[in-house]
Amino acid sequence: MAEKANLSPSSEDYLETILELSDAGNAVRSVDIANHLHVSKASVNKAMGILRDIGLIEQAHYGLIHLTEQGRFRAKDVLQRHIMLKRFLVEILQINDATAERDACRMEHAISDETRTKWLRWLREVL
Amino acid sequence: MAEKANLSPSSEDYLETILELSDAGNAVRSVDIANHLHVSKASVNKAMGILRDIGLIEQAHYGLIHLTEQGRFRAKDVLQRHIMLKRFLVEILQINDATAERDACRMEHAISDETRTKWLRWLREVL
DNA sequence: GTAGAATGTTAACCGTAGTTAACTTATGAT
DNA sequence: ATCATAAGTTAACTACGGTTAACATTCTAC
Repeated sequence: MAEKANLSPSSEDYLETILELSDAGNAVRSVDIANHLHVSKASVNKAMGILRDIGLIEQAHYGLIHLTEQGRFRAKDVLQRHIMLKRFLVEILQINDATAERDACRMEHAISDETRTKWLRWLREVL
Repeated sequence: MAEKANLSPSSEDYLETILELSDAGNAVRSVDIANHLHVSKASVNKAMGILRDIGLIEQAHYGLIHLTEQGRFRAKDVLQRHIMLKRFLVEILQINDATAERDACRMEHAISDETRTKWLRWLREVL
């Protein structure tokens, strides 16, 4: 039973990045992820090993990176939290874009499912 | 020039715990911190070494732990974020106490000064 | 088709933050 | 005062997540 394994903040960041790059229509290469997250290719390589082991991505040796169905689901989850938090910061608290982006990036790893759900509902009411 | 050195989430947790235990009127022992944070005494010992090195606590060999003025300031900063976030979660989003506590514990390390300030101001307006 | 550039992989390393186990020091009850 | 227990320290280890450097593979331009 594929339980929702806990991902580290780092793994969540990688997943989210892969989704963003995929959605932009590009095939996803390690080097793109490295540039996006400002880490080395070697770090990406290690992280992809982890995501591959838990079945969230597929990548042939020297090949491109693809989210599995599971992986896409988890990535969307992270991205949705990010977008929600940034909207809150920018539209409710009126934080400037760059700071909101930075804070959302860090907060997105910290909130529970319950909090995300209720926060989303609340935002829909007040905006 | 004592700049506001960046603290790791872990260090912030230790500082916050020391403040909470001090404020409860107790002299702070390593073992109390260990129990509060559910970590080993050895972990506390290492962490205290770090906080001592950057001048946020004082502790004689085998002695009790005291916040320095700097340390108390930083600890209050963390605790204030925690309290604010928990109030938001409980009173605005109506998250249950236990979940709110857990989430606040993680979010408190993620928000910038600007966000904290504006969030606090916003809370004062709406509550 | 091949050479050079770009990309991917691997190995060895670092710092952080935790652990357990063995030890030292302090405390408190008799 | 002493001795058992509680508390603090230290050492050796683990896992994670990053790094650089060297190497392997793939791509691309000619």
